[in-house]
Amino acid sequence: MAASSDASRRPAAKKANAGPRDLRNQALADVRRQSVLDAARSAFFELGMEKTSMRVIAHRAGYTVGALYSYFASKEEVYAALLGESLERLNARVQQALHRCTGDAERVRGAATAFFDFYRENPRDLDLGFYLFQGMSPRGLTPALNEKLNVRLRDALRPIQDALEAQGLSARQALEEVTALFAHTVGLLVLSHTGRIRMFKQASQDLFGAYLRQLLSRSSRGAKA
Amino acid sequence: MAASSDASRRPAAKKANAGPRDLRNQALADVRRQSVLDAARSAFFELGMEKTSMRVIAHRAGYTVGALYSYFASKEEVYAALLGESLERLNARVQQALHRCTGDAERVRGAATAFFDFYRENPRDLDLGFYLFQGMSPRGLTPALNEKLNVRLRDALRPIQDALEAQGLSARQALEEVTALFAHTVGLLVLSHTGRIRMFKQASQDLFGAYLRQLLSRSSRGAKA
Amino acid sequence: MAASSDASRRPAAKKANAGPRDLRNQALADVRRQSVLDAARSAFFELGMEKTSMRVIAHRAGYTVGALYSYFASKEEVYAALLGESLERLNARVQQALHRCTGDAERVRGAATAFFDFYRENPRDLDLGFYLFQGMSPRGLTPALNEKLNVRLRDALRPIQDALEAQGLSARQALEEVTALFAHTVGLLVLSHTGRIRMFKQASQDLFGAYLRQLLSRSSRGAKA
Amino acid sequence: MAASSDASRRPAAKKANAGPRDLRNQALADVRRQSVLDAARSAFFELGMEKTSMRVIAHRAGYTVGALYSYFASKEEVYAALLGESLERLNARVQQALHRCTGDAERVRGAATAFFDFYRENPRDLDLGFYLFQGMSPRGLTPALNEKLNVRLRDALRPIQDALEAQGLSARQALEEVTALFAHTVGLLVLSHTGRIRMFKQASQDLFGAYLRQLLSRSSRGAKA
DNA sequence: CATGAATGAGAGTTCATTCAT
DNA sequence: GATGAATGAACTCTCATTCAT
Repeated sequence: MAASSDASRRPAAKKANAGPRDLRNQALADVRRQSVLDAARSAFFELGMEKTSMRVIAHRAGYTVGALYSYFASKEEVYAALLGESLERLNARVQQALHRCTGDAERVRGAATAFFDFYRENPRDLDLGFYLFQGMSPRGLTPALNEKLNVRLRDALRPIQDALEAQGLSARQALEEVTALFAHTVGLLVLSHTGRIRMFKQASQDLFGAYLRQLLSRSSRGAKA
Repeated sequence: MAASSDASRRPAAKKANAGPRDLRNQALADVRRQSVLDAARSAFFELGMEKTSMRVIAHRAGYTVGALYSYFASKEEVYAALLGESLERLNARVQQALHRCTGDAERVRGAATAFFDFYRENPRDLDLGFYLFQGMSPRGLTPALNEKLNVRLRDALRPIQDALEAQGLSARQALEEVTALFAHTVGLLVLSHTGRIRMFKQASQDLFGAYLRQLLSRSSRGAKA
Repeated sequence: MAASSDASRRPAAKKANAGPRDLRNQALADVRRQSVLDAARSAFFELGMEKTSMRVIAHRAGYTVGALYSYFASKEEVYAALLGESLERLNARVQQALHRCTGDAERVRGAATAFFDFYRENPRDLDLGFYLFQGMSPRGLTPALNEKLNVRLRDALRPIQDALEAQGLSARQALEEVTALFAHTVGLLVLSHTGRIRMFKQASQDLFGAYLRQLLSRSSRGAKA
Repeated sequence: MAASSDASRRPAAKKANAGPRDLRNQALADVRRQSVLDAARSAFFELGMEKTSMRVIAHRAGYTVGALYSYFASKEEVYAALLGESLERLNARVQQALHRCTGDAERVRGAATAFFDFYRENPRDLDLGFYLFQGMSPRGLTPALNEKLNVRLRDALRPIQDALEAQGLSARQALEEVTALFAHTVGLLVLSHTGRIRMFKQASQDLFGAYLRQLLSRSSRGAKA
């Protein structure tokens, strides 16, 4: 729905009206596109953003450089796809956590912890999200695509917001709290990954737990008020 | 005590056993080194990390590219120096704020706000601190230097920690709170600069204020308890 | 008599000994070949030589890249075909102009003006003719094909030559004059399209008119002598 | 006075206030820049525009690719320099011819023939002039530089224009005639180099001579009238 | 006939770094 | 100390062409 304004480029994925042969070809294409994406992810997770060139990706995927451009119109489209995937995994994780939670407070804790843990366990996924605002140029990350990605990020936080409202917080309060929680999470993780937080000999997990406790205490109080 | 583990490299600054002539030369060298640093900072603040090449720095400083290597052994050493400077400015700002504060609670608020504002007003200084974990390679940021920089960062937070203790928090509590505060601050700023926080239609300053209020409420309660 | 010296290559068009089914297929193929050509022309006229890649042509024609090679053995064969077409249009235009002319002088003027106007109004057709000597490599423009194209170009000039002879010029004189006229035309147009002629603040049409007047004055004098 | 808007790029040539050492360095630099230019010219004359890449130029000049960019900011700057040189040679040739001519008619013939011969003998110089309007992009050929080159082209034609006026033609007539002459010249040469003129079994030189005779006849008549 | 994936070479350009002078 | 030329590897991206299916 977004991305390629240049119609002469191959699209990321086709859709309807396909015969059985088309379907097989399309499936094959998707597999290959995915394998490129896998190579890109592994390279990026291992080498980091700067060192991951199209050459490296191609080599890891077993392709020539030019072949990559059959699947992605630019390097940035690769990263956008990677981020898209990452956000899907994040959402899945959050949803999965919600299934195990019943009460509102528990839902807040469950979703928030899933969110935090996802990025704690996969630090590069955090980088992924931050690259896009730093170095990205026009092609590959259209405003539309950017918006789409933003929406998925917000989706991951939505359950927390809902649960807070369910606890009795006003819409405004819930929004404020979820934003603050997001910021706190990001801050802890960035510091943790940077190595800056070890400086205080503190585990980010403990700090997150403490913040969460305060949040829940506030929200339950808010419910009573 | 810091920097160059490779003794054959040009040092960042010379020291002892110098005659008057050496001293004058040394002073000159320092001035010039500083002018390079100024050029680097201006370039980096203006163009960002990626676009700031040694060529650009040299040009802005009125030097040739090669000349830079008389003062800095690598590009990364330049950035390390830049970060060092940045941390000094941060400390100065915090100290300055403390001079205007009397009560403990006021000291917490004053120092924390100075800290927050410094990075809010100078987003690039934040980048500076985080670049080092992203793209930097071994040379230029030795563990020793890294430690030294960490210490200065910690120095900027120390007054807050002290004021919290003065309010009655235990050493352990104060450390936890200041770390959490630091994380919250960074999280808010990163999200704000990324544009990811506008998504929630929230101003980072308001959120910071709210967090600070909660912190002070906790710490005053802690004092009474 | 023309084109493919390499018999294993796909021919530009098939001919003899075809059954009714072959005929229909052949007709279809010709239509499709033509549609590729249309796409190529539109792309080339719009984007120019450099920007018109096989990819672009294929996309505009609604084909895949590989499919183009069913109809044309190389990019250059496409251009050769394009040039061929262009020359046909040129001839048609000249012939059409002649229908409206009666006297010999009028025929000279009419044909020459048609020639000039054709290229003035369609600058890309001029480019087409000149690309072939500049960048083209062996394949695609065989000497035989080149000769064939030259003949069609000459055909477009022939009526002028004939009319000059009819006015009384010797065969040799007529040939000289028509060649000079051709050169003058091309020179004016090239300069005009380059923007180099605006430098003299002169319109190419005025200059063409002046040249034509002189030519007719010469030829009528030649007739009397 | 034109070209490099990006001040961090090295200029084409420096000027004043130079010590003896600077002078020698500058001389050396000029020699080297010239040698790059020579390589570029030879490559271009031999291989044509399309096949002459920066790599080829570098290789012929005995440099690495990157080294070229010490002397020229882009490929197009190389071509602009080449064209500049070419126009200087053209002007020199025309001036030299004028020294040997006394009467006005003779001056017209001498200058015009020098112009014609220059491009006849060096066909690639003609290509050079036409490349710049075809494929050139923003960098390297600024409007200012383009104007400067245009002026030099015009300078080469000016003596002819002056001589025509001296023969008695009005300024307007002289301008028209010189423009037409220029067009005729270019047309003959383009056709000749393309091989399109051999088709008429005519030598471009004869045709040029004929045109010149007519021009002189017109201008002498114009003088009498 | 048509597909579309893949090749492989090549394009222009940038970069941190080195080193003889 | 400073120059500035030079390196050499790296970068993203484009292209005409091929070929198994």
